[in-house]
Parts: sequence; C-alpha cells; structure tokens
Amino acid sequence: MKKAAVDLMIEHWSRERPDLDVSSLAVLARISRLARVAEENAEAQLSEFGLSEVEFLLLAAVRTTPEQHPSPRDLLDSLMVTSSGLTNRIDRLERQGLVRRASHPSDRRGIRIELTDDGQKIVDRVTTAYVENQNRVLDGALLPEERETLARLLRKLLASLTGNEAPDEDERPPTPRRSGRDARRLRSRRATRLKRVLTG
Amino acid sequence: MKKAAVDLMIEHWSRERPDLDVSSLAVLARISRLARVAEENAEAQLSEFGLSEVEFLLLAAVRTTPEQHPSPRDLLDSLMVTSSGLTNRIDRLERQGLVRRASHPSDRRGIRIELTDDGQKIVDRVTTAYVENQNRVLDGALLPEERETLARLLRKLLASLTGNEAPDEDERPPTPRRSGRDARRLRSRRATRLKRVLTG
DNA sequence: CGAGAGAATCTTAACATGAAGATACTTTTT
DNA sequence: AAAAAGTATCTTCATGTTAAGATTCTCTCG
Repeated sequence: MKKAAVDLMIEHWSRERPDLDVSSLAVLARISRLARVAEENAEAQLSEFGLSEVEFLLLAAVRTTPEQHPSPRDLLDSLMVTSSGLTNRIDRLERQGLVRRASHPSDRRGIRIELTDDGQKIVDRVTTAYVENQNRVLDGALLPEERETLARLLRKLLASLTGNEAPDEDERPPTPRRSGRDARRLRSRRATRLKRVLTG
Repeated sequence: MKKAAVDLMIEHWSRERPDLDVSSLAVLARISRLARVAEENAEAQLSEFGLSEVEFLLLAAVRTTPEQHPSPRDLLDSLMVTSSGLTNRIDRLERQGLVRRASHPSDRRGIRIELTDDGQKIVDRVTTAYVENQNRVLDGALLPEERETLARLLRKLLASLTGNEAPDEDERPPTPRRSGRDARRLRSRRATRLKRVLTG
C-alpha cells in the first residue's frame, strides 16, 4: 500500500516551506482528485450503456424536470456548462436519437427538449445502474454515519463557496468569488500580468 | 438563498423514482461540483500572477521535488495527466521562461525539468498566496474540527477508490475499477453498444 | 397605443485544451 | 550489431469556451 499522493504532497510542502499552513490541501486537493477518479469510474460504468457521463446527466436532467420539457436555459445551472456547450450536447444526443428539439409554445426564441422513445427507455435503465454503482462505491468505503457526516460537510462547504448561505455576510469581506466567466476572462490577461509580477 | 442544486436533484429523483436510493448523490455529485467551483476560484486567484492552475501545479511539483530536478516521469503521478498532456504543459512553461529542460546526467534517454530563475522567483510567491487563499476559503466555511473530519473522510474515500487500502480485499469483489485509459477506450464503443441496450 | 432600445435565448465560428494513437529516439540486452 | 523496451513527441480527434450574430420578447417613453 503506497502512500497517498496528497499526503506526500503535504509532506513535501511542509519540508520546503515550514512557514506555510498547507493543511487546506488535505481537503481541496483531495476533492479535486476524488472528482476525477469518480468521473472515471462513472464513465466506465456508463460506457456499458453507450453513454458518456455528461450525456447521461443531460438525459437525467430532462427526465427529472416536472413536465419533462425543459428549455436549454432551464438546464444550464444544473449541468454547469455554457449555453454553447449545451447546444453541442443537445446536438450529440439528437444525432443519437435520444432527444428531440421541439418549439416552445409561448416563447418563439426558446425551444423545449424532449426525450424520444429511445431516450425514455434508456434513461430509467441507466439511472438504476448508475446510482447502484455509486452506492456500491460508497458502501465499500464508508460507514453509514461517515457517509452522512461527509455529505453534511460537503454541503456546507459547497454552500459557502457558491454563496448560497445567508449568515453574517457583512462580517468580513467574503472570500473573493468570481463567476466562471470572469475566471476565464482573467485567464487571458495572463501574459500581460506575468511581466508585472516578475519585475514588481 | 436559493436551494442547493444537489438537494434539488435528489428531490427530483426521489419523486420520479422512489424505488431508488439516490443518497449517494449527496456525496458524489457534490464532490464533482465542489471540484469545479474550487478550480474556478483557484484560477481567478492565480490569474493575478499570470498563471493557470495546472501551470502552477507543475511548478509546485518541481519545487517540492527533493533535488528540484524531476524527470517528466516523476511528475505524472502527482499531476494526474497523460504524458502528452505533460509535454504540452512543459512546453508552455518553457516558452514562458519559467522552466527548462536539461539532460539527465546518468540516463541519456531521460530529461530533467528545472526551474529557471524567474520560475524560482514566481513559485514561492504564488504558493504563499495560493495556500492562503485556500485557507481563507475553508476557514470561512468550516470549523476546525469539521475541517479535520472532512479531510479524514475524504482521505478514506479516496484511498478506497484508488485501491490504496489493504483490508479485506477478498471479502467481496471490489467495486469495478478501470483505469482512465480503459474508460476512454470503452467510450468509443458507445455507438455499437447503444443498439444492444435498446433492443435487449 | 406603438415604436424602438435593450435584454434574453439559442446558434455559429474560431480557438484552446487534453487524450489517444502512431512515430521516432535512446539505452539496454542478447 | 541488432532486437527489445521504455519514453518523448507529433498528429488527429473530441469537447468546451469565448465572441459574435440572429431572432424574439419586453418594457419604456413619446
């Protein structure tokens, strides 16, 4: 059993920069790695059904919409993708015959996404396998109480990071938050900034 | 304060498919979203220094290598990228003058990555800001005990998912694990599989 | 009431990233 | 020497993002 990569990372940093408190890596670096490993797991699982995870998540989002006729706009938040990215995904699923674009009854700018018969058939079948796989993964790793505690703490952290928390907003300036759009806009300023940091 | 997206998701699934236990989403879906939000946060933070997060992580990995002369091979595990992805990153950083490829003294096949003077200057400055930002994020969200508990549970889950755990390996077949490579290979079989699922 | 400015929704085009697969190079082994 | 093994690099493909555009809706002001 080799040492966990994140533990090694913390060890190395503690040695090189004992002045820094790198304990946050124990949480954040692990979340990042877990997300990747879990995604790989899910991809392997879903490939048995001929779907990628992002495709499945779109089908699932349509399936769980009350009337099952969401507009793309409705899906943006739950899928965390840009509108053009969503257009691409819908295109792919439409080509596979799992989803259909229908005109919106009241707003002619918008459209509504519907599951085709094939899409209907697939989504329930895959969902069953998907959540059973997830439960199996978690059950193999954590005790029921641990699982619940973990869910609670993740919920709290996510709420704080996305600003979905009411309490004491004015006590200290909240951690600087930027939208994904802003983050990406900033990224293009890198080249210019680099010089300033080095010379400054 | 609007309702958390994952809570909504669980609610919707419980309504549509009361036969399923979707509690695993409370953990796994949130990890996925947290990873994305945290990455956006980090990108915004690092853009101030003219770096993307993946670039910084490479610099940091070089910096924390004992002799500070790792080969690309050494970096693959800690960065979780493919060798070609790593080549690209090294290229970018080399173009920016932060890193240099040097020949390996004893093995003329391999190379060693070194920080340039600029790279040296940047990495320590950025690391300080990076971990301080992370600590600020976590301190604003969780109590110290919560933070520790969360780290412990994440560690346990990650160890289980990556197979870095010794205990009772033969009790039940471990959760099906596939390498990322396998997952991607399988993904290309989607088209053929899809028909089988629908007709089967 | 109605014209027109501005916002919202979706799509298209150009570009960037990251992975897989193929190729080429270097050292070791026979 | 020549084959074998292990890497790094190059090319291609899939996917996502930004920016710009087309259409439709909404709301304000004359």
